[in-house]
Amino acid sequence: MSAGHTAVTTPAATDPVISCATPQDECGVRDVLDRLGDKWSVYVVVELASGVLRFKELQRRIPGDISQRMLTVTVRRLERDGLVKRTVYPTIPPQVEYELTGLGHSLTHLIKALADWSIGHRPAIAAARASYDAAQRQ
Amino acid sequence: MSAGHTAVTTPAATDPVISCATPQDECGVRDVLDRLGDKWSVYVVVELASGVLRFKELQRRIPGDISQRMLTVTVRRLERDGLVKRTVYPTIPPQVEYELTGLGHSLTHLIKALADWSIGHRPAIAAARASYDAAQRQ
DNA sequence: CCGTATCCAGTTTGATACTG
DNA sequence: CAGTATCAAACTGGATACGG
Repeated sequence: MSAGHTAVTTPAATDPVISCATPQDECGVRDVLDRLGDKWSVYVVVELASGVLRFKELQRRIPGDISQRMLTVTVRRLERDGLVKRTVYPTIPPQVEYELTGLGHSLTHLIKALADWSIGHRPAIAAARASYDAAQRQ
Repeated sequence: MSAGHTAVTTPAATDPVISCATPQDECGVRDVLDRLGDKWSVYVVVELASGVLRFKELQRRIPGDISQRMLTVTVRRLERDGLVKRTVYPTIPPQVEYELTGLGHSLTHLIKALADWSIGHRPAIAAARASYDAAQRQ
């Protein structure tokens, strides 16, 4: 790419990126983005990518002190979307295990790609912000 | 991949997905996710992926009736992050063009991957939700 | 241990009106 | 045309307390 976007008003065609039946359709992209965009889901998926974890252990591993409530809410949403499997052992005290489903595992590749991009371009983004903020102040 | 995640209790090691210097560090992943997680940014990037667009035209193309205010806010954030370039022509009436920067273009690959995953697994997610919701009601 | 219920604070988004 | 300003509504996340 980086080829010809010299044209100005032409909608031309570099690549469609997302092509839906109807342009007004969201193609369900929002469904995924919602789960990627909330504060904790990505971390839960990341931690579960390496294996099965119990609630408390999951909570301990997630960076940034997730509250009990938010961990519950987050894993429930992921479970509802079929990304996480929740297994309850009716013991005393109760024991609940969380693991990624096949669907969940297939998402880890994308998250890794996102993380790589993010880490790789972090300096560029930081520089852009600094420059933008500096320009705003004068 | 899709190889062995048959092990159950072992935190073992499938793959680290995101490995930072310190586990408490976010590695800047949130920086990207913030831009991917808000309601409109992805659509702006998607529309700009195919070429340069003026404000009004961008607004028309984005699905879901984005308000003038939200388009301004979104596009400004993307500009600040160095993903979008904004060019003002001091004409009357004013004319402002938006286009992706190189950084912005490099993100479209990831967004495309996300969109593909999303579209491909939409039925699975819908099924999981239906099943989860049904189970909740009884 | 693994939650749920309540309530509150902060952020994000949207409606509307106005301007160079 | 391309914004800005203002205000209200909605949503999200967090603190706390309690329960099986």
